[in-house]
Amino acid sequence: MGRAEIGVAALRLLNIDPTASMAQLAAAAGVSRATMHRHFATREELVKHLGWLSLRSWRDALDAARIDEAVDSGDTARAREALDGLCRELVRDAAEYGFTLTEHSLESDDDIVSASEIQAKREYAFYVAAQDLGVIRADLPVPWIANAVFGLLVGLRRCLSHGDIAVRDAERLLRETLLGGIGA
Amino acid sequence: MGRAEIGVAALRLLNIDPTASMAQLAAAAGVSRATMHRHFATREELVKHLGWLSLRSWRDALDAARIDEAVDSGDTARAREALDGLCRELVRDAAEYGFTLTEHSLESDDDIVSASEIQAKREYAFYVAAQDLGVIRADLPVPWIANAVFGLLVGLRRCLSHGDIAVRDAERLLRETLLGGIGA
DNA sequence: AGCGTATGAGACATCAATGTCTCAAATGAA
DNA sequence: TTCATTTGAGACATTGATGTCTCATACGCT
Repeated sequence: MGRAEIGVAALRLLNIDPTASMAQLAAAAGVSRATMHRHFATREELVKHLGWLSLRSWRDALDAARIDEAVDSGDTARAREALDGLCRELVRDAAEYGFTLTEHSLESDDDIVSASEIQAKREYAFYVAAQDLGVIRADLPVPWIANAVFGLLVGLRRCLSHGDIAVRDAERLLRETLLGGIGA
Repeated sequence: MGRAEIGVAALRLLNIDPTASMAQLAAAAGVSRATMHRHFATREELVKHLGWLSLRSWRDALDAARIDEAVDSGDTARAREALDGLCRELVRDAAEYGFTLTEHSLESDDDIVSASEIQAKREYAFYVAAQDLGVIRADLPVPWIANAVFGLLVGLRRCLSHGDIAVRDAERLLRETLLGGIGA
């Protein structure tokens, strides 16, 4: 049981119960409180660590979707593909790091916040390009687009945890709703 | 300073800082801790009270949008109007009771949860009717529709609190994105 | 003024979680 | 086996918020 595995185990429980105590998280990881504190001196440190993992996973999603290449190429079809890929990757990301989406303490951490703002700008750049290429509406503020995606991920996560939809449908629902809305 | 006003003042601060302590909430209400506790014996009671207010406000939104009449009428135009009205009312609701959207403790309160499930069914019924009337896509699971709306409200709230969009644009952004998506 | 109620200030006890520490046992490599 | 490292169990102190209580004061009403 290394630091990494303990972190993952804690993450799993936090996804279910975001208020779990260190004792509960230690138990979930199959480790004593003492060992837990040896790896993560404070709960804050643990949550922050997971926040960084989440940021990295988000970055990986942007990478996997090849949004930068899509921006550079200036090709509509590639932008469309990238947007599809982004939906796929973000669904995976949200499923894995769901609790970070609504964890208030992360939003009051300057390091995390500034890092996530930097990354958001990268995503913004993609949306701007997608607007220019006619893939997404140009009359919507880019921050709203990003937050709409974010919000839909939150909704998706709720559906999944309530058993309202199947995991395999998640990506399609996000993609179709995001792109085309729910209007008939 | 009655119970109601203190509750509203507390709500305002909680919308900004969901982790505010009773002392901070009392200060925000311009009242001593003692008085605070006279009106709300525990923090849990306060939060629960706000949860009920939020439920009531949500119900008012459903009322104001006349979704039941739209269901009964079986009229497409009315359903469309109701959906528009729902967007308008929910934006107002989310702005006022925003913090309840992501407050974890409310989700583990059986009374609140069961009451909100009942109300959700009412909203579901409207979405089903709207699907039948061809106002919204019939191939999307209704719970997903409801959670997509919910999620977009969360995103909207973030935009507003970050100053990314203007309040007056909120309703339009929600309505257009919800109905037509972000696709060009 | 006189009375009843509500309030503020602050002391106080409680509580749950947190973080620290120690020691004995387990583990694992040489 | 031997030695070094890691772990678990549990005691312990700390902390921050919570909730209770008292009493003097302020306010509103008659």
